[in-house]
Amino acid sequence: MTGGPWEKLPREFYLRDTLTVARDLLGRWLVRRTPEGLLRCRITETEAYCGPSDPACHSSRGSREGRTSVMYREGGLSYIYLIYGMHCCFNVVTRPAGEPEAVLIRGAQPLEGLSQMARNRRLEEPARERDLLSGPGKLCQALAIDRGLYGEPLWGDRLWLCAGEPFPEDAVTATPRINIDYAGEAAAWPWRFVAQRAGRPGP
DNA sequence: TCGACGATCATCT
DNA sequence: GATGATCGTCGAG
Repeated sequence: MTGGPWEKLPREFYLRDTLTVARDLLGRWLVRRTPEGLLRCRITETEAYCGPSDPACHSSRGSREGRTSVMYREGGLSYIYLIYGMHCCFNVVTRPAGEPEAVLIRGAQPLEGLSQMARNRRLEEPARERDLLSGPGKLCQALAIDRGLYGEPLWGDRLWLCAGEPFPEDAVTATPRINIDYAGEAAAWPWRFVAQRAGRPGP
């Protein structure tokens, strides 16, 4: 093993408790290989979706077939779905097979391939770095992630995660998840994890 | 800077 | 037939 930031995260990484994985994904590199070049970013925001007992989780309403089927498989695969008819969201499946849980990747800091990301976003003018991957839909569009990558193993060579640069514990904040008001009291559970932006130290 | 709103379609009732 | 793990735009303050 190299132990460097480029080392791909092993499958075992994803089999752990979903809240632990969501927290541990912060700072990791998400890498996408496209015909035009390599796109790389550092994850800064995630949300945990913890299975049938979590009213906000798709698997609390979905089934082993159809859209949510990949969530029932062993962790380490991609779960990608279309939302509001126009945006994709990228999730990492967690836990052993039969436990349908996942982590939504909500935001990241761009590191490599910024001009291609901006082209993928169809931005007329260069975006500020902080706006390029700030949101699950924007992140998917910038990294050219769509449902063609549904069920993709995340240690492969089209879309993968590697060790990257994890954030220290005190740089992470837990807050309620976004836009799940329909989920009742679960909307208040602090299952969203946000890392303080690199280069933006606190007071 | 912030809140409201419309776009648009796969999935589920 | 209803709705959503979103985004960009627009108008008000």
